Amino acid sequence: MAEVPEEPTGESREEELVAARRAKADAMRSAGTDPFPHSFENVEPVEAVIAQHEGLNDGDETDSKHRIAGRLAARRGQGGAVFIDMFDRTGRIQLLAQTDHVGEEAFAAIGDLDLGDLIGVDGTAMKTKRGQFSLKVEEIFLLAKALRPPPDKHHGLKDIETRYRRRELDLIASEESRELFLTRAKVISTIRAFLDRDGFVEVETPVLQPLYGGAAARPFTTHHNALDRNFYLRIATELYLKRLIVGGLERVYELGKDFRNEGISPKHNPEFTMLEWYEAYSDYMVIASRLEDLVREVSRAVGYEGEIDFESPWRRETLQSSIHTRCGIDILANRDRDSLAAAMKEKGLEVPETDTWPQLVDELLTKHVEPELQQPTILFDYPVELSPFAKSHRSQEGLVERFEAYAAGMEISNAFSELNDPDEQRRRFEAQRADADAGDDEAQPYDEAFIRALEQGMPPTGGIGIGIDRLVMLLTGSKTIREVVLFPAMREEQ
RNA sequence: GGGCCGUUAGCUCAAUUGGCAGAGCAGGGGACUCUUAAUCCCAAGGUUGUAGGUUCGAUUCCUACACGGCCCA
Repeated sequence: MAEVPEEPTGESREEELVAARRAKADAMRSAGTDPFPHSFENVEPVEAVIAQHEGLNDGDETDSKHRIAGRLAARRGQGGAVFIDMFDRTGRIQLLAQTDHVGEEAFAAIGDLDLGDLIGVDGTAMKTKRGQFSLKVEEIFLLAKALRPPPDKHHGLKDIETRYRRRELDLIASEESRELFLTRAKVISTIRAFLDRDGFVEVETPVLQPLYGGAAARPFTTHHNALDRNFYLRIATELYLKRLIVGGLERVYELGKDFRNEGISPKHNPEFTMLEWYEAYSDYMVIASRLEDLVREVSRAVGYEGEIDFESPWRRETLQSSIHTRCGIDILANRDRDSLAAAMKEKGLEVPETDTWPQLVDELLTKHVEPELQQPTILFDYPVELSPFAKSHRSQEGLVERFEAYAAGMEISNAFSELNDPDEQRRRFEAQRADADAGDDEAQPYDEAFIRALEQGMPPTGGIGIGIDRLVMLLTGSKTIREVVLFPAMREEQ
């Protein structure tokens, strides 16, 4: 081959755009201006500036000076004038720069700004003849050069994959996305305020645990070099929090990440945010009403106006009746595997051959009940086989005092009267060990440290876990958890 | 894990019974002092996800793979 091929130009177009922007930054440096200055003090939120001038009439100009900062979103040149749209976290505002007012040199510099640049502005409040509130520019400062172009100014960023992988672009392009994550933050701060007000203590327990437990899930495993031992990333905070109840903290909560090494779906991210709280001298009924109060308060705080009714008392059913109503099958009258399987077949339902009795109950619940629970519903009283940490029911043999709360066809919460009898807890662990030996890889490992803590004496206690990502999904009408997690787990980008 | 759908310019999208891949926005040059998806003129921008196959010719048809989405397990 005589010809030497040109250099590959795979990203040439984008690199050209970057080069043009970098050249502008370099030109500024040559002229003695830093395209990445250190600070810009005394900035007002755009929302506040707009709010101060609601009474202006079309064409009014004022002497009211304001300093704002944000990202340059759009520009409309008009000869000796230019209109610029910029936005900060609180809102979007139009700037009007006129060559007569700022001078030719500054006007030319404004012309060199690119969409996406971070700018600071000093200007005066005005309303255009067409009635658009604006800031009349005195001076514009480049606060940071954007070397890469932003997403389309009108269509935004539509590609779902890019929105998740490069969330910063999504946040730049989409006010809805920014609002969603501000709502998420509001949910979390409201929860903290609610629990703090009711005398709960926020605590932090280990994320790296010698033994995992508190939920039916497979863990992530990691290794500590100095100790030369393996740790698990927690799948729940439950067992440590109950040890704090033993210790006398009486009301504790933890809000943080749990990790479950399982499939990814619209309802599952491998790391997710969980709230757990435990309160001494109470039981699952007390917990249920506090859950209703909390969710109602949170929905009000974020201004929820969707289809789900968080104001009324939640529907309450037993697990048994919820299945009986929808499938015509009484799980407690069919207390063994073969009997329940026969009842399901009689109703024409599919029966997975290898499923155990608890798995069949879970199948009925997941497939036939859960999707029906659109309005907030609490299902009470679960079979003991499904609930190794819940206290036996005070009046019903074979059941435990446990409830799960559902809304929009999704489990959002799981709560118990906590099992505090150490000998009973030991028997439950032994049953789990038998399940594990039989091949159940979600069975609870035997936790001697937890048993020993219970032997110290734990007061009667109610406790709960709430999936915060799912709660945010409900409150924002999001169909997938990836919409409410800033950086959802993805396969490696190729 | 299985099925279906998608992947084209920086962004948003077209197009082809298999025959030189097109727009808008953004970017470059120019005009314009009340625009707001501003407008107008000029020029430029592509390994059509990756690797193979069929074909005179593949972005289009076939196979595998990658990533994503939806549904099922």
